[in-house]
Amino acid sequence: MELAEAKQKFIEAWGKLGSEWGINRTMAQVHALLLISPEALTTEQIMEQLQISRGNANMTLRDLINWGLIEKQHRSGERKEYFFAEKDVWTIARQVAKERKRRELEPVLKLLNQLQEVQGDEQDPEYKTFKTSVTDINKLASNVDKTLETMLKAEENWFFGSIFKLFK
Amino acid sequence: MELAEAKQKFIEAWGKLGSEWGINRTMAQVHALLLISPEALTTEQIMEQLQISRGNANMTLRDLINWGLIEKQHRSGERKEYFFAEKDVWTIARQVAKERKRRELEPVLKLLNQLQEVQGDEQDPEYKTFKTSVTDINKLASNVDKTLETMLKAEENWFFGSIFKLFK
DNA sequence: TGAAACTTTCAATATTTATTGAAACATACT
DNA sequence: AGTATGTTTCAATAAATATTGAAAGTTTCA
Repeated sequence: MELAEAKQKFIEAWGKLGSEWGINRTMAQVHALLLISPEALTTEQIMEQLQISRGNANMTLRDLINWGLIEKQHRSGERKEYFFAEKDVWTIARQVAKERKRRELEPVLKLLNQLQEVQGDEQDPEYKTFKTSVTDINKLASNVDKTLETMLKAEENWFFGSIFKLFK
Repeated sequence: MELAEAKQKFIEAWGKLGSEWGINRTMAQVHALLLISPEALTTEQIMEQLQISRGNANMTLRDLINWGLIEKQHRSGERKEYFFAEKDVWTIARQVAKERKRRELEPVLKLLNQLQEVQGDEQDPEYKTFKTSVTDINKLASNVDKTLETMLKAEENWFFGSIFKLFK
């Protein structure tokens, strides 16, 4: 396969995967583009390569910065802004995990804790089932939360080294 | 908090979480409803509780069955179909992991393997960066895949017991 | 067989989400 | 101060997704 074709396919696949996981397709594609680019790119270049508008490019780049996945670069003597992506995939994975944990898991955990305090009749099957489900989900979610917490601190080698000894 | 209010909040939160992770909101809500219901419910009851149409309810229930999250129940002497959800959250988590792995992770892995065979000039920075990124992502994705594979086979206690010893 | 009870399908419609593009804003330079 | 170069905003629009509801399909049983 030619490089140009491979790039195209990679960007498409990354976009599709992103959208299946609740991440804007364009955002995933811009990320993919910067990830495989050896040089930092300007907004213009990104617009051209992905055929998107200036507004879209600008918003998407800002979102990616907020996710901690890309950074702005300034070059002396130039006014244009360049963008480049963190290239270490373990760092990227941790960054995504960190953001989604904060944005999505933590609010749910907070609610689950509140819901566990629901009042009701211990004899009522509706009440019992509700309480059991909420408690069980809460336990699982707390475990996931703790596991992510540890992952965020871990070095890649340590992480997979250990995981693999365990999961042989 | 009253049971009725708590139920409502749980269903809403589950729907929101689902949609943030690329799962249809209604599907997540129907699942939540069945999860906290001690009895199997009919299509009518689900339509009423969630204020959705018959068509929507029918399609959503079929999807949930395809995900392996709920089952049909037939009662002798009745023609109506009842639906109930698997209640063990570890089983649910595994089921979801299994389906998403199959539907989303595996196709991407297949593509990444192809993309690693891209032809090009080793001196070309474009080529080198592309190849490095794809190789690294492939490694990470394979590791995730293997980890999920192991998780699918694991008992909850074993899984978290081991994970926690590791992640102390 | 016929008709009641229930389920499924899918074109039309509504809702949600993403994208555009032009105007407003900002900055640096003459 | 004026203008050239670049960035940001956001109302309007387009595209993608989800939902409805009525018609067609299926099953059961008198």
